[in-house]
Amino acid sequence: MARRSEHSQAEIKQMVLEAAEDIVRENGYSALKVRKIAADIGYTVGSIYMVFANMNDLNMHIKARTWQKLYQYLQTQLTQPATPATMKNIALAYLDFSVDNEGLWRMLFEHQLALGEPVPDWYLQESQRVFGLMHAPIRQLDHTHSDNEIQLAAQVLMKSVQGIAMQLLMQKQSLEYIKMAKSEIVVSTHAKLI
Amino acid sequence: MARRSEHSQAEIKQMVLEAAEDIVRENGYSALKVRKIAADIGYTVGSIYMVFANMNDLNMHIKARTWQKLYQYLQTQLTQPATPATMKNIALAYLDFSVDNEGLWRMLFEHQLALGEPVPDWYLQESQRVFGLMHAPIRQLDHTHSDNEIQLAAQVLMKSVQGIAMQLLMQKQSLEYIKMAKSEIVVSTHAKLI
DNA sequence: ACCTGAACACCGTTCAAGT
DNA sequence: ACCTGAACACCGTTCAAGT
Repeated sequence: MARRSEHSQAEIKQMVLEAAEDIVRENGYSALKVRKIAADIGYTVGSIYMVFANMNDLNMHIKARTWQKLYQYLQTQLTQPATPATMKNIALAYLDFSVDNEGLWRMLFEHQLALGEPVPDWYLQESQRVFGLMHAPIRQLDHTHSDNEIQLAAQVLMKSVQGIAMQLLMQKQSLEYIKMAKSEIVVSTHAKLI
Repeated sequence: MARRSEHSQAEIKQMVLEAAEDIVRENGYSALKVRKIAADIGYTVGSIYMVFANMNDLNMHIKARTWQKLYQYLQTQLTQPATPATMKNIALAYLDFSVDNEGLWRMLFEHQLALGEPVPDWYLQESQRVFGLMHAPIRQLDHTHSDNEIQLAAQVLMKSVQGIAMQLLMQKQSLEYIKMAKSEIVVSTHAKLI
């Protein structure tokens, strides 16, 4: 029954990723199943194990791509030179992304490796890029503190924003709650951290 | 084969909760299975469905209890009167709890209801109590801002702390990284938010 | 070499049948 | 009334067998 190779391995890998992301976008991480992905791309389950080691491997790649998408989206808010508004816009853009990509964003936290299993470095790098994004703007606006202090402030601000987004997305998301979260984010970007 | 009722329904419910929490503590949320719980308490799977509607229901109750435990632990840091150190201690206690109860704390975010499914109110209340904990200390230390502003600052601070803990727990937790997270938390509690 | 699909072990959930 | 445990539908993963 084996079909002829209509797609290269690289193409199949791409198809799997996109089909999987569509499922997560529409129905959330809990709806992501091998058989569903296989059916969506017109292959059988075995084929998915040709391009990914297992579901965990696929999940980690999806999550790495979500961090990339988030990074790219936040980057569009960068200005030259940076102003205080730049920081606020990046922070608010994070919230926008999490609300607009609820399924994929929530999966960053819903899917986790087993307790004690080390997170691969190539994955950590993708997430850390997002948390480093505030460094340059803050550095430009502040000439009195050391690079270490700027680094610390940048990390605190991004993680604060993520914490605010988290608590919003894990509850109900009425317009009223989204507005409150926006206020909270504005507060955190206006805060004098260092 | 039905055994005589050695335990009341209420007792079984308690046994299920404690056995489940032991599993999550030791091996993480991904190791939590009905059959394992049943075996641990000496009953069969069907019995668990006598006291909980399904696994989702059990999971939500475990999470609610974790918020309660967290609340009680943070509460021990409250002082009369509150000082700036009180706020720092509460925030650092949050980090301690998340590191010491990694399995249960991570489950708060790893387990989520399906996309669009409403979170029950009785559960939200338990989590919101934790986020309200900073209100009283900040109110005591600040007499110039309105209650609404204090409320906002309290929420931002707790969510920031949670965001910092989150990013620590989702990566590797070497002593070095824990130290950095502590620094970040101290920064966030020292920040002038409003 | 690529791909299938049956087989396996395991999962949450149900419910007729026992005591 | 309480509890069992077999049965069901579904899941991730493997791999001998096809082309």
